[in-house]
Amino acid sequence: MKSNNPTLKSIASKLGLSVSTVSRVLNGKSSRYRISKETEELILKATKDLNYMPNQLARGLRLKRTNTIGYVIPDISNPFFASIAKSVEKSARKLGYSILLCDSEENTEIERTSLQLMLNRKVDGLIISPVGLEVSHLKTIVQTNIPMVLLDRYFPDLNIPFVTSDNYQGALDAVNLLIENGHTTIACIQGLRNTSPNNDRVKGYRDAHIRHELFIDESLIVGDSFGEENGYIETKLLLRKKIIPTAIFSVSNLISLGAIRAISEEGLKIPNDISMISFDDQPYSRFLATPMTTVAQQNSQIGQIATKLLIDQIESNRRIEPRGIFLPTRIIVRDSIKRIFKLDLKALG
Amino acid sequence: MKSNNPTLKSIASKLGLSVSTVSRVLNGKSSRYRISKETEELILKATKDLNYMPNQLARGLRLKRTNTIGYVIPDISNPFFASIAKSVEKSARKLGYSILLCDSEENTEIERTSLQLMLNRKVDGLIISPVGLEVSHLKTIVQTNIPMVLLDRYFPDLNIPFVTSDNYQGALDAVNLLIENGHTTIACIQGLRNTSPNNDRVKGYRDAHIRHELFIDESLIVGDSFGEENGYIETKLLLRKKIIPTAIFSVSNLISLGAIRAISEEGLKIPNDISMISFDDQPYSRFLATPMTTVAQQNSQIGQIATKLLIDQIESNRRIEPRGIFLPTRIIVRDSIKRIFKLDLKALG
DNA sequence: AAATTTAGAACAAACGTTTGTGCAATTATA
DNA sequence: TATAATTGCACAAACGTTTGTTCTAAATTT
Repeated sequence: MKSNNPTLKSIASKLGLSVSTVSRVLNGKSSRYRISKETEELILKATKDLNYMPNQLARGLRLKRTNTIGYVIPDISNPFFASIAKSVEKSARKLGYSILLCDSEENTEIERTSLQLMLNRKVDGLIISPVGLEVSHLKTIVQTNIPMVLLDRYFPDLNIPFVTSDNYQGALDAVNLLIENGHTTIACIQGLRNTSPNNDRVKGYRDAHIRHELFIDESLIVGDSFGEENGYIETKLLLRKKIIPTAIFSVSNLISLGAIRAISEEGLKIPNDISMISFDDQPYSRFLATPMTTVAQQNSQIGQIATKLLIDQIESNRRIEPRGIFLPTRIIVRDSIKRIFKLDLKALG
Repeated sequence: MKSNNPTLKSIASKLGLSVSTVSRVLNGKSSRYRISKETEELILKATKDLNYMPNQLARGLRLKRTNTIGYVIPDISNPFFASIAKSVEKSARKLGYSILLCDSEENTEIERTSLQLMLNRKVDGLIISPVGLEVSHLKTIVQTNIPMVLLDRYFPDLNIPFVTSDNYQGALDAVNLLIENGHTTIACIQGLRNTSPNNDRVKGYRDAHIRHELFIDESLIVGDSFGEENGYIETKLLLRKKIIPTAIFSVSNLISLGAIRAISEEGLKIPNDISMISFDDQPYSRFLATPMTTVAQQNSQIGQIATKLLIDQIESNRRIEPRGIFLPTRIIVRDSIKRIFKLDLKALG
């Protein structure tokens, strides 16, 4: 099955030289080891002719360096992660690294085994967008001293560098916008609980209320996943409540899609019947039935920074100080928020 | 930097045994090589305690098998490819393989070097969604005898198994639907020319016309990329023509997004002013300003079948007959096609 | 002419596995 | 009791690199 590629040995014997000489020439160490110009050219020509390509397995084994980085992601089909994956792969490639990819399916157990797999394959470093609920397996990996950076989701009490959006500020801005447009009973559909993006966004939601001295109705903070189904179900329930919220703050793009589905099923219109603002801008956001006001993240930048941070760590061979990097978000105003008058609690009371 | 993991050697010397014995026990060959129950248990316990994990680099070097498959994709941020990537990764993982991912950015040169990289890393097989314009580098890879399968895009004259949608039939159905609704001047916005999905779809477009004895206006077949920008530009131009088409057949989801952008910029409405049908169904398709009628592909199945085909090839160690697999598409009717009366050529003539 | 330096390359170990074969001690067979 | 078979494991090569060290012959110096 396998073709027998040329190896250093085969080339060396063909030329009547030793393996080490060939290796040295190919690694540009001819002068340092006093290989004559003639043999150098001989070797260069032969390797070119035979199209020699070094076996990276053997190389990695010897060098303890594979030029490969492991990337664990909770859902590659989520366009948010897909676009980040794109920039991670691209920056890594530019710097001479390949990507070993695993999709953890938002499942800590898969994440754990995937990471183990990657360590066995001797990746030089890890970029992880962790599921974010469990941290013990990450702690043991930290102890191996392998360079790593967390992406999107982080653990405040864990000494690992991370890069993520300023989710707190983004959520604060979003909910402020809602409030400034007169909304006071605002639902928040959460993603996976106890993950950092979710926590930070919900905290932003709460603090926006506090700043405006608005009552926080805990029953309006619902949901437990970043997926579409969660958005659908929770919206269905929200629309059945005695007091229907006038606006929804949706914590992810997929949640929003589910919410839109529920809203249109109930025969309601955005923003006339209910307003909405959603985390994650997407190419299609502006073309939705009612163009969605969103809080956009800098997806490509997140991926690039994380990758460069990691590779810097790998190549400098030093542990960088494990600070987090928060990238600002940006609100893109479209048509999904209705300006309403304040005839709410006070007016009704 | 690196922690010194336990190796077969370190374990063997700790136990006063030889490396080979430890290796055989761990590979379940104790009985075959007459290792006593006691030493077996001794070794098993030690490896458990030390959390021994075999170095896959060394293993791969020795075994000439890495349990890794290379996956080259033109654009991981395109949701079509992202969803396929998800299913490829998942099926591969289930069968014990990891994915080495490269994004070729629709660039043959990057594709070429990425493939070379993967060969050097000794992947066991390749799944390629080729850019599709150049084939020479693929031919040389075929000669190495490494198992491979093409995905989405294929080369009719190349002896490589592939799996793709029945793009011809899908396009035929799509354009037929347009024609049945009374449209006779239908534009086709193409993707990357001379790639198989594009060719097959355009051929479907043509044949639908031929079957209905409709004139094919070559000036209505425009475009040259699967991206959003192409959709935007070509639609802008189409809407400036003397005779504006009554419908657009868009060959990809991104093209459609661009087309929608242009149409709305011109102040036109779908489907009242212009009808549309688009290849690729997306979660958001139903929520667009006017829910889009699409031809859906079986993304997940495409990925699964390709992966299983490849791994079967790898593990059976035989070349499978290089047949192509075409998966049927399905039209999802929504609201983007207007039924119009036949007051076209004949009526005007 | 003898001793020393230098040029040019080979040798060999190591990275961590897997696996064919060899070898001593024990047990079974004749 | 001598021989044969079996048990239980060790030895060593191989996979394809990289790299510290050594070796030989020629050139230079004394």
